[in-house]
Amino acid sequence: MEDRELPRREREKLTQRKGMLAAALDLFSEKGYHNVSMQEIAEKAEFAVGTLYKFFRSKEDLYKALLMEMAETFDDALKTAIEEPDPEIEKLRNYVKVKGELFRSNVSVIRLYFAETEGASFDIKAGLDSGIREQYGNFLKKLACVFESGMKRKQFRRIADPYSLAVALGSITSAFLLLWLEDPERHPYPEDPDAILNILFKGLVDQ
Amino acid sequence: MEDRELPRREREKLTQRKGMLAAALDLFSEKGYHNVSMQEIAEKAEFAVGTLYKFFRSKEDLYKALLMEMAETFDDALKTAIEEPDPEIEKLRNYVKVKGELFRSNVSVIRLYFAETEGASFDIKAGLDSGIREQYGNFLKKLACVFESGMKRKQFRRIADPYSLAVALGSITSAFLLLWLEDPERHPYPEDPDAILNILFKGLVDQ
Amino acid sequence: MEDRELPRREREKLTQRKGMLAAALDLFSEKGYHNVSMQEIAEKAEFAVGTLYKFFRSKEDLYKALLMEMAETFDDALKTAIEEPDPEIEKLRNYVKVKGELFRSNVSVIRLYFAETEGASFDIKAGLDSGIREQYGNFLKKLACVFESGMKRKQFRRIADPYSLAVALGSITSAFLLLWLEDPERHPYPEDPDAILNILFKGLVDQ
Amino acid sequence: MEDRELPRREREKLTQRKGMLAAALDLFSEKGYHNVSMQEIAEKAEFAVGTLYKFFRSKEDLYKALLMEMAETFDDALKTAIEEPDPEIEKLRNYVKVKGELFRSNVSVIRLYFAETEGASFDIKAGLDSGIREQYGNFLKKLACVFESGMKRKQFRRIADPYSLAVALGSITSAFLLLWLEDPERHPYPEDPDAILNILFKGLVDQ
DNA sequence: CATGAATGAGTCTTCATTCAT
DNA sequence: GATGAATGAAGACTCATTCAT
Repeated sequence: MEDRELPRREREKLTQRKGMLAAALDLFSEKGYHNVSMQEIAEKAEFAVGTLYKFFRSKEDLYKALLMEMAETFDDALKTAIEEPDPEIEKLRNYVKVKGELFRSNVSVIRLYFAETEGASFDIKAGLDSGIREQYGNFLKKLACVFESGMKRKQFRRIADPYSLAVALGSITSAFLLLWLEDPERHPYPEDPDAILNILFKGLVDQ
Repeated sequence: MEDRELPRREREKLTQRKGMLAAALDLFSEKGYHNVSMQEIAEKAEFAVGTLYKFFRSKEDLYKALLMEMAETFDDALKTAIEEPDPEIEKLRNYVKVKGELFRSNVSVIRLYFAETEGASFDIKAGLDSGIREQYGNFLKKLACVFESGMKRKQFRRIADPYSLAVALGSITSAFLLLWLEDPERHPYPEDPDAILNILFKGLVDQ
Repeated sequence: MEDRELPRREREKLTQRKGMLAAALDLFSEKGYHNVSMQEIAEKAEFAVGTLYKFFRSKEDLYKALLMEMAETFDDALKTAIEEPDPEIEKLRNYVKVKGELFRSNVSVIRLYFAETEGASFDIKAGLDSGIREQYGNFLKKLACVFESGMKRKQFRRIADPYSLAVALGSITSAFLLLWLEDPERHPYPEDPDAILNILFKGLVDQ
Repeated sequence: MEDRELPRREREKLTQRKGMLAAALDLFSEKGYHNVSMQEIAEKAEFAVGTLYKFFRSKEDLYKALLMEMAETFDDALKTAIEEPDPEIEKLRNYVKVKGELFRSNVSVIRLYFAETEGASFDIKAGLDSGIREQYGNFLKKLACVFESGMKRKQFRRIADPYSLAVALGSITSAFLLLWLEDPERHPYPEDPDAILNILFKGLVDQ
């Protein structure tokens, strides 16, 4: 992205770093932080261990960098998704769609991201991921604003407070995607966002 | 529970086993699987390491047993919750309430349970927890039945397929409880189940 | 020495510990702290590495223990040497003799002891050996007292202050022993203490 | 000194080499051989690691070169000290004085020098320093000659064999300087050489 | 020729597991 | 049957050395 105008050496460095992070991601998401050795990562990335340590001070450091990088990507994509299309209802549809695409094209990343945002990664000393938690919290606030403005503009009924709705939408989409992850055949993620959104849109009980 | 009619020796064994699992739970949930040693567990449980190995073939075995035990407890409680009170709507209310109580009184267990059901526990080689996933899948089916029967009995409108609703309810409650876990002050889990259920009950958009 | 009345297990432990220290001493004094691996020490002592770590928290810890043990032995022997026989002149003779014997029967220890008292072992963070330095300082004071009392009792002329004489005697004996260590054939340590003591006893220059 | 008539390139090389040795000396004497990396030395000397390896085949090589250089300097100074002023007694006084100055102005070098001459440097495989030992041995012989000639010229009484006296003088001066090094306040090195020499000059015991 | 990025062997240390008492 | 001392494989990390640029 921003590698355009950098000196050659710098660009190479970035490429190497990416290769390392990619290798680490594959291994971590498959086997878990503690079941992957630096040796292994180095081999997969086709570098020597020493080189890994030139880029990351420690295994934990590498892990954190990986998480941060991913969080950034996801956060960016999802934030953009709820900023662009105009009527609030479209923003939500876009969110559901983009999140689905994000999962589909980053399958290997998901488990890690999840372990940090929804589930509980207690392997790394708690607090390391506070940045990610915070980031997710901020995103939820943004999502809540969409509900809020939709309510103000009389697009939505005020069936619950906006933040709760944001939490709900976030968790429902994640739940469906997790199901899909487990068994894509039996639990396909709906093409039509409304298949999910209707759960919120239409009230269950007659009014 | 089922220790009643067993010979004394057997009953003692069960008590010891429980002590070990309790010690392990405390440590695992606090520090994570890989940051706890068998030595530590043995000490906390006031047994010798060797004795631990008389009860559990390996550390992983102990971990799995712990998870199973917990899953059992949770599963039992939640299944009971949606079986007892009669109108479907009451079952759901009961589910939300019982799940909340379960969390409140088992805070230390939660992270572990979560890591296995909703989040991604990639610490133990994937597949070990397939039992738990299956169990949770079964529970979701039971929960879906509640929605289904409610629809059949015209208590609920058919705004989505019952299984999806089960997934949604499960994930929303978990999301709120996770929030509560993180910061009980800022994110209290509602006393009134309807505060959560309304998200499903009332449709967002006017009809 | 003090292992007499201890429970069998304790006595065994002490024996093991001694074996480890002996192995470590041999290796350290031959190859130096940094050129010896814990693996090596374990092998020489015929234990597993893990067992080594049951006795010593770290490599540094093992090294310090070794040094302390040796210092104690040396210090005890030398202190005793200058306490016992009565006329001061005899104390000095005894010191020279005992120090010689100490060296002869602890050849492998000497280099380490020296590295800490006279030479400079700056591999381990300075300060670790402050205990040893202090101990040697105390010994010098005791030795100075011998000179002092000899002077008071008119056995010695006051050719220099007692502490300086203690320093001188200490360094001269060490120098001769070091020479002997290097090449026992060419530089034998004199049987007769006076061969060394005369350097101090008789003034070089006519008075 | 001898760089005068060399081609420019050669002179430059010598300067660079000196810079490297100086950097290495600072680091080695502060932190010890094994706690200093080639990287560090290169940085301090403001060269690339590769360049270091153009000058010294290995880290050990660099260390040995450093030691040799230092030994040379010391040896030269001390040899000169006992050659110049005429009466033997003056030579000895000069030796004590020059050695003191040498220490004062080379504090950082001393530990290294000591570790090799009097103490025991067992960091580098024994034998590497045989050159230095030999050099020191030669110096002792020269110093012994001073005593010998002094005796022949009836300046000194023959209270011990000259070589022993040389050893004694060498070790005593070193011992005092080591004391001074440890705590300059409490153990000042005497301005007047005779304060030390008297220990040898005047016999302790009446004759 | 100088550079310094890359290498990977080697180190300390931990901890699951076994087995003699 | 319980114990816990002993084991040693495995992992994170360092650093001397090389070599392509």
